[in-house]
Amino acid sequence: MKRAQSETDKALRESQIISAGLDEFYQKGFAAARMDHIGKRAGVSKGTLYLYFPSKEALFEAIIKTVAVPQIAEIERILEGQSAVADTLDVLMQRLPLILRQSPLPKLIKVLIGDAFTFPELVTLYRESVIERSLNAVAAFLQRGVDSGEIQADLPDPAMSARLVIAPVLMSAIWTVVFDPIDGTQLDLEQLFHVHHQQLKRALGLQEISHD
Amino acid sequence: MKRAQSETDKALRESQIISAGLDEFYQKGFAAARMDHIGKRAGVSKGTLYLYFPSKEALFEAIIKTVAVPQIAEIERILEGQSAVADTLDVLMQRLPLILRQSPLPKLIKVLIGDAFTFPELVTLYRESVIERSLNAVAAFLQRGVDSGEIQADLPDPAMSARLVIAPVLMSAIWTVVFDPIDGTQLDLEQLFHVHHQQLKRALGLQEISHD
Amino acid sequence: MKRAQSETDKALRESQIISAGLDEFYQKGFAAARMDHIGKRAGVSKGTLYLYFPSKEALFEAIIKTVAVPQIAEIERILEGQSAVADTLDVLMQRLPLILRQSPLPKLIKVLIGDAFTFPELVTLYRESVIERSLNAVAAFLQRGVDSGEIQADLPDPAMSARLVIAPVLMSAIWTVVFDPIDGTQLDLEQLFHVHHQQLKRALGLQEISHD
Amino acid sequence: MKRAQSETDKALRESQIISAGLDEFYQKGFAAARMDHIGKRAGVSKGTLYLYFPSKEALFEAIIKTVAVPQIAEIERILEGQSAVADTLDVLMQRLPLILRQSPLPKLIKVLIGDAFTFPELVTLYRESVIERSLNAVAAFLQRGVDSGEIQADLPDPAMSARLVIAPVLMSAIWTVVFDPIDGTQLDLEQLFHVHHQQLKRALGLQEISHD
DNA sequence: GATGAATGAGGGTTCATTCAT
DNA sequence: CATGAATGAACCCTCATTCAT
Repeated sequence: MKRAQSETDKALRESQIISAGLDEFYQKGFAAARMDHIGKRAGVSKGTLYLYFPSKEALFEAIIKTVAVPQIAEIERILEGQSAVADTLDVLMQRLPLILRQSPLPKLIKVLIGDAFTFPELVTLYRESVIERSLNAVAAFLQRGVDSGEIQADLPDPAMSARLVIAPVLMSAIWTVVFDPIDGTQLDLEQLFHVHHQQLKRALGLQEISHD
Repeated sequence: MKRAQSETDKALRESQIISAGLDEFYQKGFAAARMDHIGKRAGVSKGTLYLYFPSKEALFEAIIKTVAVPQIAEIERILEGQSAVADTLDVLMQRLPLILRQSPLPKLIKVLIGDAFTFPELVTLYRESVIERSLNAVAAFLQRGVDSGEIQADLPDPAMSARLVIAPVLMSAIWTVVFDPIDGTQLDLEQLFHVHHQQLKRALGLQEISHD
Repeated sequence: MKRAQSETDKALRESQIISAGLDEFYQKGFAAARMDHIGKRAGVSKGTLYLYFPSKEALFEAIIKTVAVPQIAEIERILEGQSAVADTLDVLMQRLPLILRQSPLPKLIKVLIGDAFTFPELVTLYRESVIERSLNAVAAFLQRGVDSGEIQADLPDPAMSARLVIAPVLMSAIWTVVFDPIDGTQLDLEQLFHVHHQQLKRALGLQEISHD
Repeated sequence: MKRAQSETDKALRESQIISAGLDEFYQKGFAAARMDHIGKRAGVSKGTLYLYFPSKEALFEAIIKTVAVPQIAEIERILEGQSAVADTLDVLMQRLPLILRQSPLPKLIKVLIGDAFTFPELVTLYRESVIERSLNAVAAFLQRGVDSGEIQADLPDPAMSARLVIAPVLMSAIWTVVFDPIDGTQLDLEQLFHVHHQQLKRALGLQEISHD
């Protein structure tokens, strides 16, 4: 492999390793993942990995931290906009299939579930920085709809309702990274979130407000 | 350990080993699980495990098969009853928290997700014998409601709607076996399914039919 | 290898490993010594070593501690007897060649010198429990000769004189475990200690006391 | 690091590396010594070492050969002078503490003992070019004293007597490079060789000849 | 000439599996 | 039947050596 001399080169190499590591951990789990396989996936030798990360564990942690934290921003941005609630929900439900397919988060979820008890502090980190933030953003969004009158249904517990909004996302994530690859199927995410959207609108009693 | 002479003794011993194995695999994942730990949990020696299962892999498979298949019966029974759809949904939503807490299925899900690619045929088995059966049962139940007029909403895709009914179950399962044990929290399942129930009724346009 | 079931069997196996380990560490030094070689020397597999010692380092420490401490007793016994000083010196000088040839201490000294800075606390232990004890015993013996008048030379510093009595022992030890094995020579220990004896008697002004 | 262009620059760089190597080998032994540490001690990079020495082993050999051979000259010079034997012994015993402290030989001895069997030919070289030469010089010196009548004691085996003269030197060497650095003590070499001197004079029956 | 990133053989340690007791 | 001592394949990690820059 060419040598990474500059800082940019090194950062690139590091991100290649992280990406290769995520794939290997996703396929095998932490314990069964092999450092030389990660090297092969990243196009470097086993020894090179140790120039970038001091141990398998450190690489694992770096992966979780690198991948998890930045990914949630888009969803927050959508939800925290000030458009009409119905429009925001439109956008969210339309974007989720793509986000689920393109983001590394579903793979990360699979990895974290599998090795949860080996890295509990990473689970906590993930919960706080990804899940709770998402749930809070959804709950706040729902509250905004209630306050503005756009949501007419009685929502006694917006935090729980937020969980119910999110539940199909978790299910889809697991489905796409666990069941689909194994059985060669492909869950129709567009259809799923279309139906979810319809049912949500009824469940929330969502009033479409005319845009003019 | 005393010797298991009779067939019943042996069956008992076997189920102890399976239970111990599930706990160990749940805590560690397949690769990091240790046979001597499983032995210790089951109160037998490492060697004894091999009198009952020819290998770690065989034990793992036996666990999945033993635990997965029988567990789904109750839900099917509830859904396939002929009571009013609203009543059946009442029962289901009321029973789910208990089922989630008492059944070994949530642990099993965690294990299967973690080691999915090591045992793809088990994932397929689980999908077919647990998940698809549940989804089919729910879809059939929803269809019954549509057919009887109890469900008034337009349900263009009952299979997808079934997924949305089930999604909070998967989420709860993962929550209770992954996040709660690690963070010492406890998701309020009763409240979650209460809200889910409320929102479902609105989403489905469920008509309560008087029982007389 | 046959299995060591009883405690005696295990103690025997352990001492075989210690002996094999001493040989390997003596030949290679700590860092270059290989666990599988130690196993081969002891007639067991590499894995078996770890049933008896948790690590290479622990084995090394066990060897030093097991071998070093008990070995010094005979010399102390000779020196602390109450025979005439001249007679005691006779016995000591006569016995030293045999002790040097039969005891594992010379090998141990070689090992400790080579890996001194890797295991400084073992060097301290060895110094205190072997070397200082020997020096003290010799110094006390010399003082006894001075007090009784058998030693007529002026001994201003018995501790230093003790070092000079011992110096040929250290030299011989190193010679027999380093130079002789490599060059196929054999230092004539009897002759060396005979000459040492003669010179010591003159240096100390030793008076032979008639035994009757 | 600046480039070494001239031959003198290169010789200087080489001797820095040798000095750094001796320190590292002395601290760690051959196997545990690390090339990058040697580089750091010498103020050059790992790669530069290979511009001067083709391998770790070659560096080790160069160190032994460079350091060992020239160091013995002073002792030979003292012993081969034609002064009175007593005076020569005075000078020798007075100089030895300083020589032991300043020369790199004690460190070298420690290194050679530790890795003796990895480099047997170096041990042989060292024995022949340092130890035997010293012993021969001392033996010849003693013979001169016997022949001139200055040594009045019966010395049946001057070669063995030479070993006894040298033994405290070896002991001191090991003491100063092994025990003293570890335990923070400092052997009083002046006192040791003062006592050695006194005892030797008695043991040899040395006649002081007036200088006039 | 000098550097240090990259390589990969080597060795300590673990643990599933075997089998003598 | 049950045990746990013994085995050795497998894998993480180190570091001497190479060579692109």
